[in-house]
Amino acid sequence: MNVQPDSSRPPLTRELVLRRAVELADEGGLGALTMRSLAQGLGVKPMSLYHHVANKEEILDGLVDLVFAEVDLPSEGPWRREMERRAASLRSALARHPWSVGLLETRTSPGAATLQHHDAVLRVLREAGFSIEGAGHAYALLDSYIYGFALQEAGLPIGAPDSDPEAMEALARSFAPADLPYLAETAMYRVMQPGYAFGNEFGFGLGIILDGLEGLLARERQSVVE
Amino acid sequence: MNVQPDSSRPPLTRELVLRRAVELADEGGLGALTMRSLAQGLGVKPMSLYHHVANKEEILDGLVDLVFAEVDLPSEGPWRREMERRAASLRSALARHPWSVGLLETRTSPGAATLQHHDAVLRVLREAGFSIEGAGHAYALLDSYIYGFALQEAGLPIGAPDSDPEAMEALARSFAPADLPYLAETAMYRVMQPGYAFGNEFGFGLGIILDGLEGLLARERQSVVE
DNA sequence: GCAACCTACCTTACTAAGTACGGGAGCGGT
DNA sequence: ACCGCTCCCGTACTTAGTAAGGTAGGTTGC
Repeated sequence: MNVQPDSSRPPLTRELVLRRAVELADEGGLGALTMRSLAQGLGVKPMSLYHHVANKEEILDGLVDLVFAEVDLPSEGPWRREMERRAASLRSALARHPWSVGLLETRTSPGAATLQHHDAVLRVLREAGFSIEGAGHAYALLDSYIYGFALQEAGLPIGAPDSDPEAMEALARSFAPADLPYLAETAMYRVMQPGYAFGNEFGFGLGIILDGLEGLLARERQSVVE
Repeated sequence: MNVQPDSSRPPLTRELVLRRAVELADEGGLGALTMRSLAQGLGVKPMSLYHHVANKEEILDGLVDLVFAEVDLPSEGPWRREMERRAASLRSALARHPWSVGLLETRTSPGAATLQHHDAVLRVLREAGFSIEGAGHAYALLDSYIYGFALQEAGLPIGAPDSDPEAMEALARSFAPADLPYLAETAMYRVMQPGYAFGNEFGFGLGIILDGLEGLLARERQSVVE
């Protein structure tokens, strides 16, 4: 049989497969990523994929790692600034690939980029003076916030800014403002604000968290001195 | 045909269907929840379910709402204590039903219990003196943290406490401690701690966040006075 | 008292997806 | 010439969601 059905397609690699998988998921969500659609996107028949990946699970693991590979690693410099940079970069990667947030829940085997990312973050924290335990606390807090924020962003109606009409309408149907006055109040407030976008909330929470971590660091230094 | 094939099973209801669906998902994850397995669990044939729910999507929406229905609503009392109670309750509900965290990403149509929950939380914050905007900030921050924490917990190896041997081993294979010294350091530290469990990190982060929100509240009160 | 209808359930069957199994074509090395 | 390897394909099985169209027993209107 013909090995290269179209005009000399470059041979498949695991890399190529994963990259195309990311594109498909970006375009249509995880639901649009099937072995068949993926094969077609690569100009190949479904079963050919299995020579480059063991199964779909492995593809999903690979996708998560590709997302982490897109995130800027923190480097030298003041820890707070580096953590801000990393947080922004991670959040934007998760927002670019909203499907990845849900994947984090099920994927338990981190890839190389993921591990390296963790190491780089811990490094910055440790070199800033956090204890092992303090760095662990800080990291858990930061990542919880970033993941959770991305999860909420991903759960919003589609589209770039806030509030798409269809979801708004569906919500309004199930929603008697008199029974839910506080929710109605906030909804109203946000609709009124021309520039409101949930994404703008990110910086606020991050600031509070970093302030808190500065306090932790100061306390840890204190107790070393004593 | 026989309407009640076994010994007088009570007739199905939407409620019954959803409840059994939660049980199935708890036992085997979302993957174990299929229309067929659900039907079998109810002593019924698959297509019978469609007389009580429109499709599987609607079941998934219903599941999320059932989880929210399990969460304690905050009530009267000091806002900080109420927020602590709610956070703990929400986290434990999400931990009891780990599949629900991933669902949050895709479900965009909240149910009645979910809406009521949001309203109750906003109520506490508003009555504590937060501005509409401040309450929005506070809520986004708290929920991001709780969801993100739950997401990380759900992504851990299975089992109750930390570290299951299989995943540990798989990790160790892909893991050259010399290349990832800081990660190795933390991993080592945690393995050494007899009682370490990631879940214990929750209170730390929550404390920092609530401290920060107290600061915000104080500042908002300040600016009202001026 | 009976036809029309409704409710709760079932049978069958179609479609889409993951993937096991077993080729087969080209190529390098002996 | 033969072996074995890499990359790819065809066929087919299995599991899922669900469309289409029953059927039995109760309820309702006349």
